Amino acid sequence: MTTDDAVPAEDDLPEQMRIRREKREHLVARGVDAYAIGLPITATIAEMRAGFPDLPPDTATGTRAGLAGRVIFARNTGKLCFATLRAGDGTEIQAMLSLDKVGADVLQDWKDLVDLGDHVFVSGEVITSRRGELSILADEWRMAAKALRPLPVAHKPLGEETRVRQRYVDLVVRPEAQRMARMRPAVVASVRQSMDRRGFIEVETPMLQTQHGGATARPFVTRSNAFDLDLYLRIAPELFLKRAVVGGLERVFEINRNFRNEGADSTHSPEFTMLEFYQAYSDYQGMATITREVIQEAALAGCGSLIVTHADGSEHDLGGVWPQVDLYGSLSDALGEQVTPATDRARLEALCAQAGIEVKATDVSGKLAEDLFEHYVVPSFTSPTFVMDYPVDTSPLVRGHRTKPGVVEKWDLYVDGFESGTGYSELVDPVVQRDRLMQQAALGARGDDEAMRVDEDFLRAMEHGMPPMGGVGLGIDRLLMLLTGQGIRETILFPLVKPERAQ
RNA sequence: GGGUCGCUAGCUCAAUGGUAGAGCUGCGGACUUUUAAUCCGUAGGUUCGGGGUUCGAGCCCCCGGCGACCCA
Repeated sequence: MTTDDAVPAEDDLPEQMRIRREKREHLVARGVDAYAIGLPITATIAEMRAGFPDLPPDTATGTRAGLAGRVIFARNTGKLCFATLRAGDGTEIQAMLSLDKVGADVLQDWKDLVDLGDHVFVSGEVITSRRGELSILADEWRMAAKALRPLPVAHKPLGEETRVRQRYVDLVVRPEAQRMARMRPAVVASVRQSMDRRGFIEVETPMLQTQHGGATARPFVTRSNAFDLDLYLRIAPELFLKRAVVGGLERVFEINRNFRNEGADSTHSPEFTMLEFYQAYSDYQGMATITREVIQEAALAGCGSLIVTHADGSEHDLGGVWPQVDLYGSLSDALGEQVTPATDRARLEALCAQAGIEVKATDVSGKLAEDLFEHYVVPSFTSPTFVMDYPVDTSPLVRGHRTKPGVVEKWDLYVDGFESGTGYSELVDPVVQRDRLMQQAALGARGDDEAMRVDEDFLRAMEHGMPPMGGVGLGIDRLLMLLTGQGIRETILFPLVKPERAQ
């Protein structure tokens, strides 16, 4: 894959690029703008198609129209030229240029100057061709934007790398890319409506933070010159949203970017979009219900059905009420031996060794139980599943379970084998919270660089009285993944791609 | 972090260690109803980068880059 960042010397250009540049020069030399502005467009292609839905073949409507689109196919015959123009939304219309209508010079210009990928403007009568194709029979055409690089071949799949590196090209040639790009805002809009209907208000909290918190993850660090201060790109908005609840914004949500200084794979991106919402006086069961409803409403908005079809053709039913399984209970069943939060670490390590799970010195016991659960139980899930009641030592911001010792009121939602969201009965006792954060600080001192820090201002806010509440974090990228079956990088319009050349 | 696969013409891909090819695109020509148009002709290469083995490397070996997939 050689994409030339800097365009090489003119005579080194590949033939196709050189010729396109010459065509642009030709237009400029004639005093014609190769990137014309103010074109007298009377309708979008979609509006045209809607306005003339069912014309029989070989119809002349007598109606004139002017419209623009990107040339994606061209069929030039001697005295009659056809081109398919496509708009960004995927709608297409045919342009026809005949010798009769435009004359020899204009027709020749069209053949000489228009390439696949160019944006062109045509105006003329709305007709259908003898084959019934809705068309503009042009009596005028203008270059709207000369493309200097050739489009990839339309009917072959674009290479995977070009797809993410040059999404603008991907969007032009691959309808699925357009579909994803448009489904995402539809889903986000649906989520906003879902929250709004339930009385949640949207707030914006800092992305640049002097103290990171709300998740266990390594942050990106940046620097404020004016304040002479190191700042963190947030790993989660949680601690600020909870501050908002303390202040009386009792149902809040935020949809925004989080940044985690970690590697990327098919389910992880270093920057990703998260919905978080908090509701005073609710708990993790109430949050589970809302979460399911939000996702189901998003499926209807984005896919038109609760049964979503993935890229591989498989169908996944998101309907109904989703099962809840107990983490330690289901793990015990799978192992055939009782595992509880009280199970000693040596036994957990032995079980991990059996399963081939690597154990780091900084891993707490609860982490081992979660890893075992991921290994033994998660693959058995056949529908969206809430996993209930996590170990306390991996969940420093969650309230202890009201009846079960050693676990907290937390669920993770698994769909298609990956975690797409988490919900808590939030820890609101400032004394317990301080203890938990001190334990995290101790882990950090032992070398766990994902451990949380003690955030004194957050604790101060809690000390002013934080109402009991439920909270949820739901990955928007992952929501798109479970609706489409695509990898996370396909759900993100412009995912992070490493530079093509070595540094 | 580990493993596997891939990287060759504008695009998608071929090529036992022995002259780097095809289709589409492009360019020239023919064609007034095509729609992945068709027909004739033709051009197009730093084989991801660096090093090594060899009489000879796209292919084998080493180092590096980028991507995809799988595993922990």
